[in-house]
Amino acid sequence: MNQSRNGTAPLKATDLSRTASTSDIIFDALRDAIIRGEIGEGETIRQESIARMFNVSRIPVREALKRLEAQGLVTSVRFKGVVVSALSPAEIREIFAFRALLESDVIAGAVPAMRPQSLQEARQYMEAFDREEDPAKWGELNWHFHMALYRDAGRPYFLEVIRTANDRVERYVRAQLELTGSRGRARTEHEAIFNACAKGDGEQAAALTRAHILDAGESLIEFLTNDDNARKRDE
Amino acid sequence: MNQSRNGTAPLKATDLSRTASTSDIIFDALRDAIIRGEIGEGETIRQESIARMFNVSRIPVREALKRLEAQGLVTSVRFKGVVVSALSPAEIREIFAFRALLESDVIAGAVPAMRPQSLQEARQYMEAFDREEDPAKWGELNWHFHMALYRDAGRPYFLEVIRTANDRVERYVRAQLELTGSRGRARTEHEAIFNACAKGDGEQAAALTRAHILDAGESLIEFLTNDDNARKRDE
DNA sequence: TTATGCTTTATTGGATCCAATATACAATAT
DNA sequence: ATATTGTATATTGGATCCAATAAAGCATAA
Repeated sequence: MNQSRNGTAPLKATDLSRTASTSDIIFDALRDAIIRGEIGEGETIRQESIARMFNVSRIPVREALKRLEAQGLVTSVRFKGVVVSALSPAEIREIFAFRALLESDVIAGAVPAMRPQSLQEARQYMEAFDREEDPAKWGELNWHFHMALYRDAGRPYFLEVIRTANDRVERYVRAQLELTGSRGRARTEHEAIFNACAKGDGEQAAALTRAHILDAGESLIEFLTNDDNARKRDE
Repeated sequence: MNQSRNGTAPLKATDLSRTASTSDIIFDALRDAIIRGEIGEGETIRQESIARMFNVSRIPVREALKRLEAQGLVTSVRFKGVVVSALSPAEIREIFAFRALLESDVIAGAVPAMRPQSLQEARQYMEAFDREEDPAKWGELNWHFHMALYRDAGRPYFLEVIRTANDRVERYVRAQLELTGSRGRARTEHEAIFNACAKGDGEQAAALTRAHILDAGESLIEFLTNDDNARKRDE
């Protein structure tokens, strides 16, 4: 009864082929730990210690590390190990310029196609971001807000690339959000972007998104190059 | 005497730490085979067969495959294997739009900083592309030409992303270049882009680059959706 | 013939073991 | 004291082996 005669694979009750492998789980966990800043930049990741944490051998750990390396989150030196990549101010500035270019283009393409449901979702994330008191959750809510506005552009490749770019800088943004009053500005800028989308003005939404990202980047760099903050972060 | 006292690591005669691992070699080889079209889209890659080709175990092969998957060149299904990713016309169109956006922006930033040496190099690749008779080499020469013009933008992250985007579509471009007269147009468009750079007109270079890429994308899609060509490619 | 269940085979995912390398440390010489 | 050499230890890279799964073949029944 599970047979299908239209060429697609039969769907078994337990479809193992789309469950996550051990290497997938470890990849996700490490990626998360890195972008949340739980593993600091420059810190080296030992295969054995990760393997012990998950009660597995080093094999799936190594595969996960290779994937992280392919995405640029860690850099590996043969026979020595992998360390969480650190970004120079110049590299951070470049990534924000990158995001500004891509995300403004995407939102301009999304607005004409935007479904009410996406707009509604964006509003909910925006409000949740405003209300949330736990700084650890701001990063994710912020991300969901933007993605809800980008989704209807129908450009999965753009979104994938934006995500990996975001992954590289997210831990810095988190630190900044937690230690400065920058959430206030994000709030008002989000509202402006949202309103432009609701109005159907794609050009304005693009301009606001571009400014939103570039501003965040510049203030982040200022924040990071201030020695006081560096000290504060270490505590 | 190899000791250094300035904090950098000592450089041994045989610096193993920056030699390529087996997994690196296999990664490069597979990536090359995929973007050259030697492994066709939809084709599944068997760990064991690759391992035999290199006289190694399956371990480094698996690591290489995970990296290819992270870059989107293959997709893997648990317990079944990895297959070379196929792109739909919509995905191809999206990637060309992506490249057009990024590359035009990069070249606009590169022109004001362009060194004569880079310009000279670009000219050499352009002329080599014109003269070259072996279609298998066109893709690489074309790539080097563009990269010479982008280099001085000083945006390594942009270039890295452009490269992975290019990797995904290169085999289609190759097929098109080999089977159609599209090299002629590429030639004249290259010349126009080069002249704009030599003049120092970044805006024009950007506009030409954008048109160059979008045109190539559209004509590629037309080429691919023509059944005759699909048959021709299979021969 | 066609569908259903069982068995065999090919293939992947993971564990364990071994080799190669780097690092830390002690011993020695200058 | 400082540099140098040798040794022990920790860590990575890879090979081999085993378990889990999917696909193919085969037998049997409707």
